[in-house]
Amino acid sequence: MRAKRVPEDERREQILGAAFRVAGREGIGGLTVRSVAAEAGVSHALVLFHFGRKERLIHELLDWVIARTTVLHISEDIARFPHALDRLHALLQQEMTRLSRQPQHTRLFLEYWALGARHEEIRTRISAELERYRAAFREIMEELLLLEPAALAGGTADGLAAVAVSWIQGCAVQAMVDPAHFDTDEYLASVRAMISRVGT
Amino acid sequence: MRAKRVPEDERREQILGAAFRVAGREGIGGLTVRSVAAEAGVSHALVLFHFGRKERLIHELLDWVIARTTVLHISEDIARFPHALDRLHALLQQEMTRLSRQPQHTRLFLEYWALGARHEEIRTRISAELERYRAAFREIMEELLLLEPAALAGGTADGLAAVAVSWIQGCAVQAMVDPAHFDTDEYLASVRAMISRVGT
DNA sequence: GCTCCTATTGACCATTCGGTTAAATCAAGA
DNA sequence: TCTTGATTTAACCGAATGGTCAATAGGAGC
Repeated sequence: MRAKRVPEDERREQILGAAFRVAGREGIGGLTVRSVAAEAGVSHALVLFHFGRKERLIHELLDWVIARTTVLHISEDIARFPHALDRLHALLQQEMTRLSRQPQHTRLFLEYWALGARHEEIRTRISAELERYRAAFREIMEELLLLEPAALAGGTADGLAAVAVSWIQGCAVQAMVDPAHFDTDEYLASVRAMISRVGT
Repeated sequence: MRAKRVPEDERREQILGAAFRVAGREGIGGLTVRSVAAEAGVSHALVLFHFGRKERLIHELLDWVIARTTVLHISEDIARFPHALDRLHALLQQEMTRLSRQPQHTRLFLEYWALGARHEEIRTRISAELERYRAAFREIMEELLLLEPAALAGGTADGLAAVAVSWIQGCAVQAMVDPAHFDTDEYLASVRAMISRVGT
């Protein structure tokens, strides 16, 4: 059976969606041009026609995942809190629940992270996304440092932002490996306990 | 040329060492029975003779890496500190510098971590190692909670231990992706700033 | 020196993969 | 309706992979 003729954008979207499902199921390492084509219901030659090489498909899949992940959007509900500490609390909770609800995104991202060690293009994308992530926290941390310089003596906005990112990453990664024995609420409570005395 | 006859233990060790170098260079995904054999200077049939299947080689490599990584050894220098907070400080610093000095171990471990999402045997090993890691911190955190229950109100030993693991993992992982723009000392200073007022 | 056991190897096999190409098909415009 | 150009496919190719197997070599015990 022959696939209907379809506009280029639509077909690329269809193939990338199929690639996402295959990568979630088999991992990036187990992703093949043929499996993606089968998942999309087209011939494997068509995938190569639209993406040229498998490598480019994998790169575009990373962009696709990043674009589709509403990552770190500071909602109005959060922005409304006048105190930076409250915004930090809310942001941490939001991100942790988001990551725990999208385990497939997290796993896929972790795989790209590992791949980045050997592929510069992927590392660049990951690095940019990481920086975007840190920037959102840095803003809050700067305000926190301004409000209570004594409470965080020795810390810097960059360093504190990186620590906040570690909290979220660590939660997602530890929850991924043994979701049964990892209590996200308990984790979040402990994070809050550590920063609760700031600004009080 | 034919490889000399060698005791089984020695040969397995030689092959696992070669597998470690190949995995560090090409990644676990790029590890093939033939490349490991070439690195070890033996025929690829011999690798399969000693390990049966590629999958078993990869599993044994994980054990090998875990065994060879002197992970989280609380030295006497650290144990000598009477105050739990000082031990925590010292342990964090030790682990961060260790991980930053062994980036290949970290990268390989991260790859296994991602693999664990789809392979239960690997996930089990990783989970056990993670638990071992948490346990060392839990001990300190319990003491800290006992000393200053008000300072960490809301936190639990398990949760705080998981947070400490996140600090270390987050540092290693963020440093891996852009070692140039990540300042480990600044990060450690910020972590210390957050817990500095505990017990004072 | 001879035998026996096993570590070791080269040759081989079926499968899968990424990629190429020529042919077929379809839709739109003249 | 006919032409044209892009899309889609089947068939094919060479390379690499995991795994098997019969043959071989080499050392330990006799």
